[in-house]
Amino acid sequence: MRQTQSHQSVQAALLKRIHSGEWSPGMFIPGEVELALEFGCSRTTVNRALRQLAENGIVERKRKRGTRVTPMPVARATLEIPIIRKEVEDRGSEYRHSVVLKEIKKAPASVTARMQLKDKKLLHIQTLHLSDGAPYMFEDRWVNVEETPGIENAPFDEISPNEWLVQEVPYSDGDISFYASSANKELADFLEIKEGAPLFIIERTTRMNDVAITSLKMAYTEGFKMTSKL
Amino acid sequence: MRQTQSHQSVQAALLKRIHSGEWSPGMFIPGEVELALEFGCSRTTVNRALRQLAENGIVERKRKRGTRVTPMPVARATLEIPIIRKEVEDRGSEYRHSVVLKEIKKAPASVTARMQLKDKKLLHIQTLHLSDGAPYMFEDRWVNVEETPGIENAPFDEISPNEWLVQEVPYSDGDISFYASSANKELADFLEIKEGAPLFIIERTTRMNDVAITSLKMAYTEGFKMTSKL
DNA sequence: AAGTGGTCTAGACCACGTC
DNA sequence: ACGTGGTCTAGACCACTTT
Repeated sequence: MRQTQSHQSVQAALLKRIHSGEWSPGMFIPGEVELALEFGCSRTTVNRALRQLAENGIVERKRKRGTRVTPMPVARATLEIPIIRKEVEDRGSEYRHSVVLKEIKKAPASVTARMQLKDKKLLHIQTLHLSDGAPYMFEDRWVNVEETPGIENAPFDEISPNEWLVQEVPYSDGDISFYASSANKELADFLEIKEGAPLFIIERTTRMNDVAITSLKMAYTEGFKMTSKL
Repeated sequence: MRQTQSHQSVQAALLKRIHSGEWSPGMFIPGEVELALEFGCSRTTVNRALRQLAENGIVERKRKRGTRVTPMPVARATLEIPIIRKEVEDRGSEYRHSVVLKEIKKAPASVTARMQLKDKKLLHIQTLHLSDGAPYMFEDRWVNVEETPGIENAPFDEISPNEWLVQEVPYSDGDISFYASSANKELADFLEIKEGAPLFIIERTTRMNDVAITSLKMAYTEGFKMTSKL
């Protein structure tokens, strides 16, 4: 019996049994104490290995019932949504942006619904992001000014609203969604594509303690691809 | 000084300092021992709190240098990609599917490149998935038959290839990507939409120990939206 | 060489959910 | 009531990286 098993070795050993079919989906596996004995390590170590597997959706754990291999595994992909500038520069292209509209006004219903801020005047900013001089993404953003001190004087010709907000305004949570849509006339003009061309849309709202900070819609030109590991 | 602080309380306290600006992006924060003293708990507990923050990209840690608040926070969203049937049924719709093509042949270059299986004959399956009788998603899949024993006799009129594979064939890793595209004639016919309509595409390849198992392209009709928390 | 995070251990108590 | 996971502790040693 080996000593000083790392939680990673234990996790690997457990994974092997699952992948080999020794433990099949829906099956209950031995308890922590038993596994600790078998692997010759402390229960703490087994616990950590199992906890990580549970976080990855490989197993399900419940007190008193025990641990079982997830019956219907749900694939999970962790997407990293970088700052636009980094996204462009990491591909070796030159990044530029241009603020095409900046106004303070009441937001339309679709936006107030998402942000749950009725009848407030919000800062509305539209930004075109360019990669090597070519239109890359169009950003339509609404900002809750009360929660973002200093935004009035932010130098948006030097730093994009995207980047400024990420650096200056912390958020606690939010939601994000992805879908496909076709370009209307306005977007087509900005992005220099044909009307009706397919766009990849990301909508995102961020909040700080349940108060909406900003909500935005990003329209990516065709050719954009978001990739991740499973 | 309180005793028995849970790692969650500690994590919440640390987050509060970061969100309040007391610790700003790029700033190094006290070491584990110091924090343990301050919070009146063991270093193990502080370690776990900080480890989780690091996993979420809130802080960066390096031995000897210490821990600092991530200078340029990268938003992370964990997407859950469910089985199509569940996806449809969870919305309260009735699910059906229909296999429209099943053949064994050499895959085109684009597929062999993704799967890194040259000159092998692969199983090619096309499935149309329906929600309440209306076309919902078209799936174009290639399967490495050698790695999926039993697939020849799988009852694909009862269970979709998607679901069969998830249940029967484990995978260790894979990659996934998302983009927008417009419907060609064939897809438009299957999905009963106009040619050129925007589609949400998911491409996915899964592997077991670096051997490709299956690679597929899923085309969702307009209206599909993928949502997640930040 | 030294400081910081990374991990392991043995034992303990607690909390939840099933029986 | 009881069994299982969830967590905490105190101390120890290790590994990496910078000085």
